Amino acid sequence: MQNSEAMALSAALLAAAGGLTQRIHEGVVARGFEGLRPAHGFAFARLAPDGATVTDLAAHLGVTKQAASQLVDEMVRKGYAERRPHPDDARARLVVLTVRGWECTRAAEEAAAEAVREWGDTLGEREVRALGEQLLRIAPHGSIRPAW
Amino acid sequence: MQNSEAMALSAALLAAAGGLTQRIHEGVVARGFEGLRPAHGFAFARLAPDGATVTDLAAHLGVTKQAASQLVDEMVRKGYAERRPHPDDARARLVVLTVRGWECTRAAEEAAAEAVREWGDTLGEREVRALGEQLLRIAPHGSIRPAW
DNA sequence: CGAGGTGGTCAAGTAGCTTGACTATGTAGT
DNA sequence: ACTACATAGTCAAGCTACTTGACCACCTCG
Repeated sequence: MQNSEAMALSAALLAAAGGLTQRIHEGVVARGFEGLRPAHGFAFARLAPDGATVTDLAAHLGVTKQAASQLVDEMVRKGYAERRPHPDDARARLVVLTVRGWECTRAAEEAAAEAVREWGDTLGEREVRALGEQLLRIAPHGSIRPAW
Repeated sequence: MQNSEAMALSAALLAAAGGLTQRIHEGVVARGFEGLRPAHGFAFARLAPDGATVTDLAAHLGVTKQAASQLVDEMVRKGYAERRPHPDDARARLVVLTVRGWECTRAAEEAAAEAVREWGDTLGEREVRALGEQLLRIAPHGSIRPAW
């Protein structure tokens, strides 16, 4: 495979990722959740299961804890998350999603599903599944956010 | 397909795109081209064929022309591009890559090819080709940079 | 040739990060 | 049990890559 082909493949991957991100963002806005940027999505993903500390969130987002704290401030101010005392550590605070935060998470999932469904119309559902598996195998482990 | 699966697929796509971007960036740095951020790559891609005006570049990057001009300033200062008078329009200036700019473009291609070759080791070259075609079909047309 | 559109720059402001310094709390060593 | 160090979080200040607004030079079309 030639270098130019690799570049074309790379461009396609980045364009697909960018397009998907935009689709999800638009879908979230359309469902009434405003004041959020795509970057918040990665925070939601980390907070969704059981909450997380600011430091933990910072590590998974690849930013300083000050930046993560600022992001949490914003999410709290807009009603998507809240800070609760940490059960096991008096220094730490557990950041958890509010009801509205969970609703927003579902909205993002719906928007993603909508985009993926359209891919199914184009490629066929079988191919989309295969695509997902292949992407999983080439994606680096542990990285949450794209960071460019 | 359930919403949670769509979300997993989305995460895989974004992770793959982020990983690739980082790989290319590291490869470019390793080949001796410093002071560049991934965002510059999209500018290189637009300038490579025949050069472009600042306004044109801005449109394709999805930023204001002031921001694009600033990006060009930086590339000029670091020796990757230069502004030449536009042959057909005395208002405009044609931004073209320097020799070093072309070398850097080749370095990025090599780095991308290296990453794609590893995908070939994992998935098989046939699958990688199919992946590229599928991504092309689901990627929105005309968008250059991810913009999140 | 005059009116409006377009290419580019200068200037000022903003958002989202950074580094640095600090307090409070947890943890390990002797 | 006390000391020493590590860790969670915040406050403050600074930086950088953008933005909006204003402006000039030059095209284009009536």
